[in-house]
Amino acid sequence: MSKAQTTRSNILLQAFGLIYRQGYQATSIDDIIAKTEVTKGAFFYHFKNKEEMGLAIVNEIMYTGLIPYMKDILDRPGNVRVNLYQMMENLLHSDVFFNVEYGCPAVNLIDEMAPLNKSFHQALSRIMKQWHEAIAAAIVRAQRNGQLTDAHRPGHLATYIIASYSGIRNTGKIMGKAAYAAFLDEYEKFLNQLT
Amino acid sequence: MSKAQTTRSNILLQAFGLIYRQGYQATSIDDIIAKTEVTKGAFFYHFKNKEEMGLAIVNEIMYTGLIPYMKDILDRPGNVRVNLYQMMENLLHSDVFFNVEYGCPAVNLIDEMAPLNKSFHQALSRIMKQWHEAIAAAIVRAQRNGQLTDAHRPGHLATYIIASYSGIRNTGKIMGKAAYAAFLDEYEKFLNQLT
DNA sequence: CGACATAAATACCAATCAGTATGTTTTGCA
DNA sequence: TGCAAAACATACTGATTGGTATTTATGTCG
Repeated sequence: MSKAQTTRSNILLQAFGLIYRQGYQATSIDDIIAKTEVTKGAFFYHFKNKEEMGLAIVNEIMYTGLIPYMKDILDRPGNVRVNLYQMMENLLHSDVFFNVEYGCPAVNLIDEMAPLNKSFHQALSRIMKQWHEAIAAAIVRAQRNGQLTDAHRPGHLATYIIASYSGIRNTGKIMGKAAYAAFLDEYEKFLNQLT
Repeated sequence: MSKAQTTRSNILLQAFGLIYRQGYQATSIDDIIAKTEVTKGAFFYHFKNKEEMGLAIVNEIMYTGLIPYMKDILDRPGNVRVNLYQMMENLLHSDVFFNVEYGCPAVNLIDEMAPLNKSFHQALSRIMKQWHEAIAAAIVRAQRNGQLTDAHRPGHLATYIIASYSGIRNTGKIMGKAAYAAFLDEYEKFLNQLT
């Protein structure tokens, strides 16, 4: 990686961390260049404006960072229920990107920016769509091989599971880590009694 | 209500609307006084600072406004499943406070402010705690009168339901109203197969 | 009326914001 | 080695931020 590329990805990574903790709008460019120890000239050389940097974070860090947690686990052979549970547990316990009190970076950004900014909406929508499709596809496969009946519409079930994930990340900000345990307990029961 | 009280509650109501749509930090005091057509002097006569106003919104508008959607429905006699479903449907379809693209005011504020500000955390925690207790109590009653077995821990189930609500409000910002329908479909099935 | 608190209006402030203008250094390559 | 372009640095700008100081109006009670 060239020096310029290093600078760019360093900015993105540090900005990602700050935005994760403070929110997008509450994180100033001055915050970012202070943390990165890069000057404003360098920042605006690499990004046209703050929004372009924000979108780069979504597309280059969040999108690529989340794929392993989404698709990869679901593509494993074996029981869907096990895979769907593993997916959830990995997401909740990954301590690279995730922290109970600060929630999920992607969910946070949806909450803050989706209603305000069309470009953010679109970029975040792409992530959610990928995830939704991956879950629905796994359910369809399970229905085909007899692990599940067709009592549930795959798309609906996928929406329900995604919603429950987004929600526990939010609830966790208030109730702390105990909420994760309670949630996983019920989520497991939910999966097991799926017909 | 005296004239001064009218001014105060007018500020709170308009500020609530702006914060709902733009977020707390993104809503400036100048925004609020412009919308309210009240001067800065009046604003700072009624509130020590922006935070005090924000907390007043949580305690006086959100808290009191949400109670009917939480406790009242759950206290109705009859089937818990029906009550839990009604509670959710009412919350999702109330168009006084709620809008698909802007989510839930309380959930939004948790997402934005709970990690940043202890006072907000505390005030919002109070709302969630009340709700959690009301759901758990309804489940305990249902277990006592035989509508439910004790296969589920009431507190865990309450957490799970709250999380799913918070989540669908977030997911709805991206996927739109169709997500609500898909969610309610699955939520109903979830309630019906609870033992 | 007169006195005094309540309520609200006006003008201002230092700090911070995203972004720019203009310069200097570093790098790749002929 | 020379030199253009890429990469970065510095200093600044106008707008906006939350908040204050000071002044003015309004209501109320003796």
